[in-house]
Amino acid sequence: MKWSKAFIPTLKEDPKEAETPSHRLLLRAGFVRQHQSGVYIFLPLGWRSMLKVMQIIREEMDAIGAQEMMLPALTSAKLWEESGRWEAFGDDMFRLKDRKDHDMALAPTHEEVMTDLARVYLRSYRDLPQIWYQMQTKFRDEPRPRAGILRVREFIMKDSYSFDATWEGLDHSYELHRKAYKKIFDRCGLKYTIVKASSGLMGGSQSEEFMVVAPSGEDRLAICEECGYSANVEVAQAEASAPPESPFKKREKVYTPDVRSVEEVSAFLNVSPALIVKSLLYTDGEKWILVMIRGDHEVNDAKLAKALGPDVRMASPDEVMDRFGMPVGFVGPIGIEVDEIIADKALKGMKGAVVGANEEEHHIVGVDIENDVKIDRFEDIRTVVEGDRCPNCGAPLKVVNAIEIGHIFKLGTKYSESMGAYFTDKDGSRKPIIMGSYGIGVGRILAVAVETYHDENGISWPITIAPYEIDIIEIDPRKTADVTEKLYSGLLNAGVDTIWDDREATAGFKFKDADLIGYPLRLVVSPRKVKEGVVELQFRRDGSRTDIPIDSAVEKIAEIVSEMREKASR
RNA sequence: CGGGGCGUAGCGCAGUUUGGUUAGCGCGCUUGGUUCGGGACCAAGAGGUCGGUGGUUCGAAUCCACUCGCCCCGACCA
Repeated sequence: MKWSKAFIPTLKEDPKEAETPSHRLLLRAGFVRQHQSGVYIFLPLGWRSMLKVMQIIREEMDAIGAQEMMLPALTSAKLWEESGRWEAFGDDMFRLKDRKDHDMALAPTHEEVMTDLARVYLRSYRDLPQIWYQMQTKFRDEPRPRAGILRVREFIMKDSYSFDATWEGLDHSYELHRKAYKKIFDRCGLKYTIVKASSGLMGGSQSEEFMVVAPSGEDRLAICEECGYSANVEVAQAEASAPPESPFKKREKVYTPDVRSVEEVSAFLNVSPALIVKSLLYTDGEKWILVMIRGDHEVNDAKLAKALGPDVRMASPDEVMDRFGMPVGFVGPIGIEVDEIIADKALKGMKGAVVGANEEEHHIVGVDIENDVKIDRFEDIRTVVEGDRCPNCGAPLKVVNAIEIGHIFKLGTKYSESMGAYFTDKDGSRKPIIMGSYGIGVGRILAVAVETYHDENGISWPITIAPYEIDIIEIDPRKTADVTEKLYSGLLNAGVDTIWDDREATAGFKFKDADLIGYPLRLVVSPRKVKEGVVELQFRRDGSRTDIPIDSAVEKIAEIVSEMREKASR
């Protein structure tokens, strides 16, 4: 491509709406443009990179025997009603009606459509296993789109679905995906972590996420630098670090006027939040449950739901006032009348704790949790925090932000049973198809690559997903056109993805654009060096440069490019 | 949904507090000339429903009401 003919609208100044590096740089470098909140246009450069990512995905999916197809984005409400997700998705689903007033949805994912296809055609164990996939636009009306293409309402996803006759078969399909995903992300040059995850709305028994650590990430990971353990904090389990020695040796009620929150109590009594116990009231509408957790910890809703059942919710301050006659800030476990008291495991054996006194303006200090409180059971109901002990090796855990780029699920029979996808097994019995589902956010790969590989001058793409592999920068197009033309066509013929900056602009201008866009290689053609019979090859990643003779330049560069492609693949 | 911020030329911004004649600046764009290894210089130009609607006023970018859109934080989320 000749740059003078290309549509590459780079911006000299930072767009004001962009704060996250990937957002700012993808806009500035002319990869994407915003159409509306959470909806983006992919410009030529951005789309080239997307296509490269998609081609890598396609090759690796095909390599495990997966078959690509294309499903509709416009789907009928009927299917979603069968699985129960017409309700479950709530406002996150884009809904519309057709002219006959039928309910439709723009699909946020495709388990239902795939299962609908499977139940018609996969009738015998002989038809199994199958892996089907597509790369297609998904629609999710996110409550808060953010950070450019990181969280959007319309995005391209590679989603695949496995259909097996046995649980061992599912394990195998899952493992195939796990390996393919590693190859895909390796080839994209990304550094990622695989973590245990929550399956959330998808359902199913087991899931893992592929995460890239980045400050702008919305997910939080507990990681152990000693043994490599890592898990999403949603599901991570770890032993809490011990609280400090309590100054309160004796149990007594103290006057704590206007002091309610953990921070206030901590400041007022001059005691660590780890020695304060929060008492939270939950209810399912009939039963009342007191949940106890350390002041420096947070309740993990997913874990709590597992312990208490899905219908239990936190009571509102008004409800607590109605039922117990006191503000939530002073609720405590001693003497309160509830149906059950459940405490987080971290409270086991705790002495000298501070709890609410069940009386306005008072707290009780010096509480021996196990002896002074009638706790019905201890459960792990908190979210892991930095400093907790690694469940594998006991080292202190770190908590870091990360971006999810892939997620693999063992769905089991959730959809096959609810939607009636059964096959006839060898012995003639009728069984539900055992399913898995596997997703990759294609645009997010671009975003995390930029998050990982950028500096103050711009992006520095892994060569495998760069919009072009090399940028020929002509210092003075009038004097070197013939040499450059030969290099350009030579590189194209050698299979090197090349753009030629033939614009009438100063050298500095071209260098700045090249830095910003982040082509991994630059070939500088200057009148001075051409006279010496050489051209200069520059590397974006480390800034190094080397002169090579014009005669062997094409051959040499093709060699370097192919090495770099290999290296990105590891 | 709660909190905060923003909307003026293609982009980035000033002007709004305290209403006043022709709405400015930088970049970009057009034409001509000079330059040519890190976002060149000179000259001449073009480009605006001041997000929208309604109101107050002799007069509104500026004041008032309503409204639309965008960003950030939180809640939420696969």
